[in-house]
Amino acid sequence: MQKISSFYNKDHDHNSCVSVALSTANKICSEHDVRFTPIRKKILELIWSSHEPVLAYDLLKALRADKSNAEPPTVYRAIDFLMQQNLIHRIESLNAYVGCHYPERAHIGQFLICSDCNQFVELTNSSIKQAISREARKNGFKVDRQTVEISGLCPQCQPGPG
Amino acid sequence: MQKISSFYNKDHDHNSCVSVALSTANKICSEHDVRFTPIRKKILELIWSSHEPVLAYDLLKALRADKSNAEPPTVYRAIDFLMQQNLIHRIESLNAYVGCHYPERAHIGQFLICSDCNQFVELTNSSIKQAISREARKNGFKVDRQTVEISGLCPQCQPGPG
DNA sequence: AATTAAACGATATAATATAACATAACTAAT
DNA sequence: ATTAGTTATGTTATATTATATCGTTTAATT
Repeated sequence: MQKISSFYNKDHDHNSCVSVALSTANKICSEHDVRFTPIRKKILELIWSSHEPVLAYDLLKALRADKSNAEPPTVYRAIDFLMQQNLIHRIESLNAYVGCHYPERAHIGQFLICSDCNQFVELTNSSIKQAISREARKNGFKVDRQTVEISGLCPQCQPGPG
Repeated sequence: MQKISSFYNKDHDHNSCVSVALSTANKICSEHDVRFTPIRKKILELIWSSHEPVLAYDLLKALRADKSNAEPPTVYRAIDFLMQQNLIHRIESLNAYVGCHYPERAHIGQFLICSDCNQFVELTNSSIKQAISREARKNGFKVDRQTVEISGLCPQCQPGPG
């Protein structure tokens, strides 16, 4: 799985990125002994093909190009499946979905999301994670899920120095 | 403003907590030269009166005890206002709202939220904030808003040692 | 082929949120 | 006090996001 590590090289080789994601997904589903059906594959492909977090109903519209009779539950079922397999993340602050860049390790998704162009970066920063864990422990709290979504401006969308 | 600092003492003196929040809000609105109208006050009071994050439509139901003709925009307008004044936070992962414990300082809301009883704690931990800021800087990202929502089990809801 | 479980189709509806425009209440200046 | 301007609220309609339910199809297992 290719890492998309910054806002600068995001367009680089995106097609190959998608196909790598799909074959990784295929492998993971085999290992987990779950079915990577055409619908699930199509939804994952649509999500990975976007540079921005994708809304469920936009997935539905796109899916209807193939399956004109598709309805919301079809999309939400695929989303639920892909989240269970750690193949996508939900961005809570946008009600939108993104491909997971590290599906093979269980992890927290941490996101930088540009409020101007909507492009995003997924992080897996251990000092953020540890700071959160430490604070939770201090409160006697047993962590299950961490939502870390940082909204702001990516380098390209910040006002220039002129 | 009273700090609710852990899951253990939450029920302690809750009524006074609400009234302190309301008078603080009153003061802040005066300072900001904005109107703390009866509807806004009522919505803030309803939010503070709950030990759990409150849904907009639950606020609507409650508001209708007073104003039987209230409609969704009334609630959402009050919510928007209260968020602008830093008097409440939105919990993105629940589509719900909580009173802000530190309305007088601009800050990030960081939340521990129990998935069993829904009770929550607001944190303002600087090492979490700094870890996030550092990582953002590394990516050339200008942070505007941080959403940090930690879901799990509070001390009371964890399985006991017996 | 028959059985079972999982996935999908299809319809309906719930839950969350906003657009648009009319009216009312408040504010400031005359 | 009156007027004009602004802010807040009332009201209706509708957009957006998500799920419940039940029937049918598909795939895997026997």
